[in-house]
Amino acid sequence: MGLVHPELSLDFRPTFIPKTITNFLKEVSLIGNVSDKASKLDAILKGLEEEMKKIDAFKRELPLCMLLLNDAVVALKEESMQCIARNVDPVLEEFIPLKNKKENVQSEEEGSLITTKKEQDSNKNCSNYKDKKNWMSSVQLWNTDDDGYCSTDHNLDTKGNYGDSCQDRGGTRAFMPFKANLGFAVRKEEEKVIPIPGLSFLAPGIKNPRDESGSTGSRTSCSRAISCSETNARSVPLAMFSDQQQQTGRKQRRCWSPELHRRFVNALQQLGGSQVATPKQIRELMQVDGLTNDEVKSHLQKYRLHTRKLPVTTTPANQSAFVLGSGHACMSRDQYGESSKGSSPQSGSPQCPLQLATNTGGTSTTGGDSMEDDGDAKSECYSWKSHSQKPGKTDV
DNA sequence: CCCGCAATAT
DNA sequence: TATATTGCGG
Repeated sequence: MGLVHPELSLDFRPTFIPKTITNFLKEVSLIGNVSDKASKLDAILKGLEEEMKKIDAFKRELPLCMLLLNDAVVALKEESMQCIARNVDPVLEEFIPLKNKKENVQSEEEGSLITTKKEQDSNKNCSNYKDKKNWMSSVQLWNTDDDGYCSTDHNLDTKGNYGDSCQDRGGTRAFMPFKANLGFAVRKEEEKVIPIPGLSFLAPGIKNPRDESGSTGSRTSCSRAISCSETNARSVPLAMFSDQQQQTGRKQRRCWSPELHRRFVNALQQLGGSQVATPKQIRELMQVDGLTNDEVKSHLQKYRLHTRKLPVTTTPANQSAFVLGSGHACMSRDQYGESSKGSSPQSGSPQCPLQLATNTGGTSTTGGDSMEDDGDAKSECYSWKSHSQKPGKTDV
């Protein structure tokens, strides 16, 4: 297992893989003897694959490693194929290594790369496979850069999860932990997640002038640029985003991550229930930077609707508030509705009992994944379905 | 200005 | 279809 060709260990360990691989490929390309090339490639490939197996167990903690390895493997496989192919039927060239290199260099692009990962082992047509991959990456690059559109549309169609393009892709992405985790930014006070100045970690949310002035007059405006998934992370000029959005006219959909929703609910409780709490109050209690009254209002509207709908099935008083994520939140009017108001609207303590998941762990930090309430805390948008839509919709 | 509801957009 | 945004009256 631990055996790797000297070259491999030497080349790969110390430095950044991309470069090394590139170098390696160059070297290999200089070799005239085809079988020699093949064997060399093979050797490295083997080593890489073995490492990959080892890492596999930790892929959650070492997503980037996986990616790099995977990428390397794909690249080498590709080269290997080419090598063989060339031998038989001289056609392709080594533009491939170049491509690979490029990809590697931007290993930040997990989003697209991941696709690759899924089928890495498949013995399918490496060529096609590869091409596809490349194609995808490039497309994505352009898309993002050019569009600056946050690929909202795409995601939308794909997943049906509008707002959060970022999160969607996030499943795999390992960079931009800040946003991934919360889906929203909290004002410095309690935060463990520090907002990046100048950037708006806030979920894609762009506001119209209207919102700004109207809803949140005093908001500590953090410029809200949109952070789009990978694209953004890379290096897209913020200007583009704002422009685009402004032009679009319509605001980006705000994604209510579970944490965000929890905050919301928490505020609601403090205010005495959804029926009495007002958007502004809620927003203030939530202390979420960038959140507007309109957004809260909207969410509240939805919330009320859902809570109203609930059959109040003699909800066991203890249904611990909300269980998000896979757990599904339980919305019981009794709990958050007027009734709770009487019990104890601790409006005095702005501190939220709920802890913000700081766990960057999911992505890069070790250990992090303490999933409790967060359950899968995939940092996806909060899903109302869980509670509202219960079996047997007799209504209507 | 703020709130809530309804229409509309994605 | 579900959910977020916008419009509008109170």
